[in-house]
Amino acid sequence: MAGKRSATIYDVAAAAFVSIATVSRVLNGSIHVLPETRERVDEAIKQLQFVPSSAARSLSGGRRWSIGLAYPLDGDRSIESPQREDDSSVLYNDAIVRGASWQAAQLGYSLFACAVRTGQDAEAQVIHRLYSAVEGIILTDRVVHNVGAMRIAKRMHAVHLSGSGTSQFGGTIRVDNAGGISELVRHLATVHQIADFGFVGGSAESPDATARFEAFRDAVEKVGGNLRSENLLNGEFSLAKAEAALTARLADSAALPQAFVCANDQMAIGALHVLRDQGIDVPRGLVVTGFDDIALASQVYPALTTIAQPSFELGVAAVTMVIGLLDREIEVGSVQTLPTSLVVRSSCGCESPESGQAKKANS
Amino acid sequence: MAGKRSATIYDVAAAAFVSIATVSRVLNGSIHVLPETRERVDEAIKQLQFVPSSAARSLSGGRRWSIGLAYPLDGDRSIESPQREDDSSVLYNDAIVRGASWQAAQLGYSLFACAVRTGQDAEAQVIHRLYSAVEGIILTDRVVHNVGAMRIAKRMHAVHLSGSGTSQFGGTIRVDNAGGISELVRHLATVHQIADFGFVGGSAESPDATARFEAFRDAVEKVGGNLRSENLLNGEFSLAKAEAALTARLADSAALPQAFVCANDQMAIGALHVLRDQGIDVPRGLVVTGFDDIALASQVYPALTTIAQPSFELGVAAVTMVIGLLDREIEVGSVQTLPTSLVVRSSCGCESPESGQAKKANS
DNA sequence: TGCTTACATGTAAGCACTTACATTGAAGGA
DNA sequence: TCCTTCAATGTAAGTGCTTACATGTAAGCA
Repeated sequence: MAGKRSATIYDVAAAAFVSIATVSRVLNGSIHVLPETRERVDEAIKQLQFVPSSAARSLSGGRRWSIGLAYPLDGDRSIESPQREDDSSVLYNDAIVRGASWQAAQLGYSLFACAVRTGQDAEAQVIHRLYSAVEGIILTDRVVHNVGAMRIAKRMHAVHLSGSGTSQFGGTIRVDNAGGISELVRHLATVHQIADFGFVGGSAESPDATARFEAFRDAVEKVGGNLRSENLLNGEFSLAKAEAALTARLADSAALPQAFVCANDQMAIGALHVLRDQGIDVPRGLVVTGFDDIALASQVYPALTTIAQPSFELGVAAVTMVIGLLDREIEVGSVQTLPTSLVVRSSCGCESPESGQAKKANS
Repeated sequence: MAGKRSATIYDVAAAAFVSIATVSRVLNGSIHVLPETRERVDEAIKQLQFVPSSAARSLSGGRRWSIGLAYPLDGDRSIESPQREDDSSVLYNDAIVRGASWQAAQLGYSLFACAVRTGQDAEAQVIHRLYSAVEGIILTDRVVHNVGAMRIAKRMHAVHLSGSGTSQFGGTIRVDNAGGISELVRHLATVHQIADFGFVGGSAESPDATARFEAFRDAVEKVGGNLRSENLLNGEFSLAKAEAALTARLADSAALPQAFVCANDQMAIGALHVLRDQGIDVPRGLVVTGFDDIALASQVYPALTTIAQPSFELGVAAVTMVIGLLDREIEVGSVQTLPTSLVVRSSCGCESPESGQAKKANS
């Protein structure tokens, strides 16, 4: 029962009339234990409800068979109002965590996910605690930019997820922002004869936002498209901000582009709202596309053409890499880039908009 | 650097010409250290890039300041195809995890979330690993129904989340299924003059499904409503299954009810799809309601009237309870029930359907 | 039968900390 | 001046495990 000092390996040893070494062997599945002895030990373990201390285990060099994943917890939210985080971040992280958990289970590990409040004093402390419980650690982009995290990474197998830059201490896994964008632009140009482009970008500080914009600019140039500065909007990755930016743009009399490529799905959805309110038909009057392929993307009307990030696979790859690092099968400093893929739905004009809402059939 | 043996407290002590005890004192901010000495130690720490081993720390010190949360990982999915879990479970768990993480951080703890594959052999092992890393543990409904988990719960501070039944070993936190349903039914009866009800229920094995159906039946009776057996559908909590069930029902010539109350949002959304395909207007031709208030609920068209579960608060409450148990401020066996709340949107006929899509403005 | 060998188990030395207790030395009071 | 007191620091005993090495025992073989 909760509260009583829990049994140690010594208690078990005493109860089973063996030495602690034998108990340890049973615990770790050593072959050199008589079936009869093993049974006695197992019985004692059950009787005493013994659970080995991971702290002691890891101290003495034993494996913990678990890996950690640190991701940011509503960094922008005030401490006073613990509201729902905005959905993008939720869904994005969630898929990664699921992929990581899944792969960890496949490989016989457990995955501990830990939300850390970036920027708080406690941040390093939280990572320390997670660190002490695991053998390897996966750090999400925002979490990486922290001195404490870097220090951790230096002394433990770590992989940085979707970070820009290369980790010198472990591995790095990235997503091919540019590839997705250029595929999208090519699709718009060739299939839909779009030549006049607009862009709704994300916050300037985000490496992803920058990467996406630059990729977009290059891609438009490559297809010989047109990009006027008045059609370069900033929605700061937020639905509301994108709505505001587009509303302001529509108030202007300058000619609209044929398509607005948005740097994430939230902003594209915001654009959809505004355009519907203004009576502009998507995709006939104007094409809108997103990025990320969040769950909502297939549910909005018209269903959003977007670029899917392989979030689940990101998690899978990260776990595979940490464990590879652990087993010294992957060398420190390696980088892996996962492909993005164009998801064609209705908002670019490809499918009948009607099919959008009914498309997704989840169990 | 991963691989190189990192500095220990001994190295620091040697470099600073003090004993390890003094280093420990500096590390833990003891007052009994000469400023000059402290400085020397700090310098050595910086020089050696020393990071204390928290494994050793917790072994000797005791407290780990972290609590665990175990939730099910796609139990239904085949191992071969690691697809996206269906959204209900995702969003639901995610909000709980976020609430728990947030509250844990507030109270100076860390929260390790661990997805466990229910029903697998490894399940108990995973829970053990989590257990040994934390001081208290939160077990989600499906995870609880496991012998290993029960064993854990017996010897550690545990709280069962949204479980039915009472934990005798820790605490239990539940959600007021019945209250929400009866509020909803009352609303439909009094505001929308609905007397003829239909129900789309969940899997028979789920305690929540049972609780919701029974609450529904009682509530209908209380308002003097009508519930014909042919309008009792089973959608097994799944969008696709609900679509199939409703499609089959529509093929039948029997009169439809005025409203279909669904036991979760996924099924309600499925119903929406089918009804739109069949040209039946919601809410004018038929009212549809959901349960859970997942993110999608406010985004579908028409926006779904549903019953919100305080998922975030569930997480907060769970953490508060575990820590209360830990600090012996809450007694073993206590139960807490969180209220649900009716969220009125368009699908019951209250708001103009047009406003549905634009309602949600997230950052 | 005596010796090798392999297996089952025990002994004890870490692992990297925290902390109770011991020691030292200087200040302060008689 | 001697004794007390207390701050600064050191010493060493855990903390619960893993594992190299030691020991004992029975089987295999000449």
